[in-house]
Amino acid sequence: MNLSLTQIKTQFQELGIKSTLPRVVIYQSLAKSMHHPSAEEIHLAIQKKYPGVSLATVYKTLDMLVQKSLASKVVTNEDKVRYDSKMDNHIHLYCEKTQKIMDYEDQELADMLTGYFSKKGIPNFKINKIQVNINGESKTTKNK
Amino acid sequence: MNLSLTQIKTQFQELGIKSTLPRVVIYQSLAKSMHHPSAEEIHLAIQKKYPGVSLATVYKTLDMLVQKSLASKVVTNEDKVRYDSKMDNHIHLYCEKTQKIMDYEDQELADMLTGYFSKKGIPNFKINKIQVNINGESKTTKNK
DNA sequence: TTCCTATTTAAGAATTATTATTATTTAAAA
DNA sequence: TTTTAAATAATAATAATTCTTAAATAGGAA
Ligand SMILES: [Mn+2]
Ligand SMILES: [Mn+2]
Ligand SMILES: [Zn+2]
Ligand SMILES: [Zn+2]
Repeated sequence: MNLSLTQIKTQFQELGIKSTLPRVVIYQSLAKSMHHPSAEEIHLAIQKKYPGVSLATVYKTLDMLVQKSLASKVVTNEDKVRYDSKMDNHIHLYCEKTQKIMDYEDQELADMLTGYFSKKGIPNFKINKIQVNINGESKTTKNK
Repeated sequence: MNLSLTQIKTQFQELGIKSTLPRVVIYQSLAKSMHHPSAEEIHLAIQKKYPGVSLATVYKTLDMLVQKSLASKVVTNEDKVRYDSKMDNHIHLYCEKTQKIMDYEDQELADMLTGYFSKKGIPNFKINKIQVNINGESKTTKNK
C-alpha cells in the first residue's frame, strides 16, 4: 500500500501517535513493501532517502506500530522477526525454497474457519485470532 | 509421550541415528514434555539426572531430530524457538497471558482444510503443510 | 511566535539465543 | 580389540534485539 507522508501523519494524529519523520518514513516503507520485511531490511530500505535513522529507532517504531495495531509481527523459522502492515485477516504462504512470504486472501476459507469455531468453540479457551500458515514451494514459470 | 531409553535406542537404530546418551536423554525429555520446551528448558530439565550435557549438544541434537522428522520447531512471538515431538498434524493454541502452548487435535478441522485445499488448490504453489495457530486466552477455573 | 517539557532519537553498549570451532571422547563397524 | 568417523564439551563467535543515556524535537502552552 502506497501512503503519502501527509496521509500517514493524519493517520498518526488520529491515533494519538506523535508524528516524527523517522516514524512516518518507517511506516511508509513497511506499508509499501510486499515482502514482509525485517527491521534490518526496513532500516536498509530507508537509508537512501532518509539516512541517519538508527536501527534502534526502527525496532522501537515497529514495536509501537504493533501496539497501535498498524502492523503485526510475522514469525518464521528464520532467526528474525518480520513485519506486516496488512491488518485484515489473511493467510501466509511460506516458500521453503526462497523464504519468501506471500499473502493469500481467501474470504471463503476465513468464513469457513470462523463459522466452524464459532459453532464448535474450544473448551476453556477464548479465541482471539486464527492464523493459517501454509508451507510449500512457489512454482514460478521460470523456476528450478 | 513417555518413552524408555531402550525404546528410543531402538527407534534411533531404525533411523540410522547413532545412539548416544545425550541424544537419547534429550529426546526422552522432549517427548515427555507437554510444554513445547525450548532448548534451554530441555537443557535444564535433564540436568538433575544427566548433568554435564552441554547446551550446544542440546541444540545440535534438536536440529538432528528435526532433520529426522522426530521433532519440529514451534515458533512464537518470543525470541526463542520451542520444540515439539508430537508429529501428527495438530493445532497450537497460544495463551497470550501465560505464553503456554497447548495442543488441540481436531480431525474434523484437519479433514475440512485438506479437503478444501485439495479441491481448490493455490495457484502456483505446492502445499506441503497447513498449520493452524490460534491465539487467545486459556480460561482455567482458577484464573484471574 | 517563542518557550517548555515530555517524548523521541542516535549512538553505542549490553543482552540473549544460537552457531561455530576445536580438542577430546566414543559408538559401533571391522 | 582396534579403528575411525561422528559426537561431545568447552568456549568463542555471531546476530538479532534491547537497554542506556545524552541530545534533539514535536507539539502544547504562554
Ligand atoms: Mn539469534
Ligand atoms: Mn535474539
Ligand atoms: Zn501478510
Ligand atoms: Zn504441539
